[in-house]
Amino acid sequence: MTNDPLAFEVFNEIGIIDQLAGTMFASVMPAGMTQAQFTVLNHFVRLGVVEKSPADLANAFQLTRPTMTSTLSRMERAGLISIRPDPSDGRAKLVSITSEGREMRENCIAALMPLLPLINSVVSNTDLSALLPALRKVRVKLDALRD
Amino acid sequence: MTNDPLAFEVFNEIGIIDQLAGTMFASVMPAGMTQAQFTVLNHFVRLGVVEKSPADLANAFQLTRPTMTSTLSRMERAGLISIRPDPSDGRAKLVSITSEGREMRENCIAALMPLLPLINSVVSNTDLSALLPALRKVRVKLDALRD
DNA sequence: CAGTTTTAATTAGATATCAAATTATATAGT
DNA sequence: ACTATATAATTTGATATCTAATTAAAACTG
Repeated sequence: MTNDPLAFEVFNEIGIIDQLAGTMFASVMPAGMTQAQFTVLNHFVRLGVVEKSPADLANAFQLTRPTMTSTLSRMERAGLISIRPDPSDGRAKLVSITSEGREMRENCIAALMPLLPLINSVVSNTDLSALLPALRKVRVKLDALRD
Repeated sequence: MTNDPLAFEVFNEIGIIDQLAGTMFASVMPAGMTQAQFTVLNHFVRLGVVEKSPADLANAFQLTRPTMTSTLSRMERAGLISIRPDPSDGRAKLVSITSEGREMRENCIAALMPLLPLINSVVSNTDLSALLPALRKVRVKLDALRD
């Protein structure tokens, strides 16, 4: 039926899975939390980042600066992060996670955990294990392509 | 490094690939065209659909009705689709593709084609072939989970 | 058949995302 | 030093997406 080039079919499947996974993710998140915001919190905690500029964060997630400005200002209003001027560069700012932010991230992680048995009930870890390196390979190559 | 559950790592890779692919897609689309709109046009042409209600389209893409309302009204304004009342149901409407819509879809396909050699230059069809059935399996299982 | 419930579409208000334009500060080049 | 260029962040205005609430019509139900 689908007579599309192989690459397009693969990307199509990936898009659908991403949508399904995103819906599952959103359905368990604490009220007001989004994937974009969780990603920022997770970045600070997992990588042990203390302070980072909005531009660096935008680069890390491969998002535009206006997108980061938008997400960060919302997160600051919610008390999840703190933003201060960069003393060494009058144009820049420095973002850090607050204790409320850490707490929120813990809550998110806890909320996500119950999804695991659900996912594992339909997709085996064997299948996931096989998929991971193959996807990584594609991601790395595709990533290297953007320039 | 990443000490996340396997499933989360897989979904993370999938999310990144989807983002990269989406950026490539958007970069070649004709002005004003989006993935959402292309998906609607493609649906009509590929499946030979003549008329379909907004609710059916929303179901087909697993989007909410308000989302379809929004996308469809933009597409109608752009002349890509036509919307008429359903004569057999006073609540419903019927959507069909216009000749401009078909032409736009052709242009999109033509614009996408040059991406193929680029993708194939970094990811072999062998790898893609292996990935496709594995992804399909996950997608189908995950899809069955939503209820 | 009257009243309740369901369904189709929309409106309202939110977040995420982008490109283009703006503002302010740094850096480079002559 | 002065000018030109580059960079950080933001503002503006757009599309896609969601949930919740609204309106209208259809389909039940007793």
